[in-house]
Amino acid sequence: MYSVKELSTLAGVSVRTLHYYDQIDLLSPARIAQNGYRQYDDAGLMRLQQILFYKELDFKLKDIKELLDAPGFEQVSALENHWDALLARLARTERLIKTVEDTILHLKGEKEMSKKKLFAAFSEEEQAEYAKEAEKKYDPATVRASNRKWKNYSAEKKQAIMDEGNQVYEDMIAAMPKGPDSPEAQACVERWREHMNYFWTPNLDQLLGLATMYGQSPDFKKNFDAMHPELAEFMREAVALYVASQSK
Amino acid sequence: MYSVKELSTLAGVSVRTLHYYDQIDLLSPARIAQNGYRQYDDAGLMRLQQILFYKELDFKLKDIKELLDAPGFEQVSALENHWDALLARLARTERLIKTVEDTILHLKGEKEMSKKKLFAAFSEEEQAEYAKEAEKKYDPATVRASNRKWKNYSAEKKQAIMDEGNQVYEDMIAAMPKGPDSPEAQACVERWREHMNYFWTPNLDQLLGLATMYGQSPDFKKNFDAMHPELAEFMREAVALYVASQSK
DNA sequence: TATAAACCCTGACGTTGCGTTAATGTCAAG
DNA sequence: CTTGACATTAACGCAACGTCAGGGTTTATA
Repeated sequence: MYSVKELSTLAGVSVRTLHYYDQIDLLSPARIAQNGYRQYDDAGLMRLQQILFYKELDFKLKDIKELLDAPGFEQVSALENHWDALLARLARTERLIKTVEDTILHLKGEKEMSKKKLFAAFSEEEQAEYAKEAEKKYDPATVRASNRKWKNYSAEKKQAIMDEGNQVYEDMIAAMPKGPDSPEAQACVERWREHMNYFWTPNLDQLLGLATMYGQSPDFKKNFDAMHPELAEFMREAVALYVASQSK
Repeated sequence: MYSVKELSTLAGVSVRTLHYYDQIDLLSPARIAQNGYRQYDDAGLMRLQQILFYKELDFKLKDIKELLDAPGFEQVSALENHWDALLARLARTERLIKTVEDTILHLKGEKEMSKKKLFAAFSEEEQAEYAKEAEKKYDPATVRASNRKWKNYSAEKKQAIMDEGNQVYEDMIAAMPKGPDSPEAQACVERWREHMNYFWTPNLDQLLGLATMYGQSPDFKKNFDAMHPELAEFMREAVALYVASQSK
């Protein structure tokens, strides 16, 4: 049996929090002594751990309450929904960071930014556009599939992935006569981007940096040149066009 | 002159919001008519735009009020502080996403995850550890320096960066006899990691994936082999040790 | 000109998750 | 018996409004 104080220090929450959880019937003490003191048992401690776990994931207390009294599969789908929400928040935060950076530059006068552009990120149109991009960027199926890490793959799988990568480059070379803006080339970029998922999490902005590096850093250029002397530059252009069209 | 309704539709906020902003002296109408109606002018519209801008960046209204009445340089430092906060939020969100993913897997039984690990992310120790890592990961000076994009550099700067990269590899080769866990090798990894900053934002987890790719993907391996046949593998080991020591 | 529609106002409570007094009771140690 | 650590409930405070409630004003229309 734990007193409020004991439980609070054990779990690292305030006494007030326990009072509150009791008040909203989220966590009730096992029993109440004659003197009115709350007394918790181990089951209560466990439940509190669960609560804190979901709270850390930014669930609302009301939702936690429902969750804890629901069967397992409902918890899973709740978590999946929450996962989507977190991805949206991640995207939004990334966008905010960028805007803040731009604004700082603007205020410092280091960069010209029309008022229009300053507010552009928040127009309804842009919001919709952004939502569309975020949806693409964070399409659950895509991300879930790509989130597994390279090291977890079997040798055959790794080989298959590498073959896939080579295939992308070959197709890219085949698409070179049609121009970097051709649907064929753009499709290759899309595939390349997904292929990169196996190694690290892609990011639209970083994509261009990566392609540039491919074309300029000695780490990669020689290798590319061996396949085709203009592949690196072609890829950079294609990726630039791809990024521009995606972030339009 | 705009009425409340007009201004609200113009700016896309509710009338209640305008009432509230008036109440907290964030945005007062230009004048009040005989009948008590609020009347706003263009200056008010402009100020409202500013307010919404900062609000979109998740500033608190109280802070916005101070901001709008402060000179330019204070706005900059406020934005920089906010930038830090956003980065922290980004890191936190990323961590939450990962934990949610792990938990889903756990609940689905696809993966063994001891209770300990399930809650590990939230223990105080881990929190402190994580804070340390996040601090390192998002050290303002580091990130600010690295956040500039490759494409913004001059040709000479690009050359210098590439030379720096080559230097890192040469030093790495020199450190090979001392072992991947030697201070020399580890220092090279540190430098390599910073060097990567020029191309995309690094991430401790992704770092190992990247090193692995260097050693396994045909895109890179040949190139590395040309420098030294065991460089790629050595780097992977060194980076693995580095990542392990950093995320201990 | 009467009246309805549309607009305006000022309270004031509800929301979320507790922090923070305030006023008061209980229990073990000295 | 007093002190101090612990316990209780009650109630306000915070952020940024949403949402009635109750009641004026203006404008258009029948």
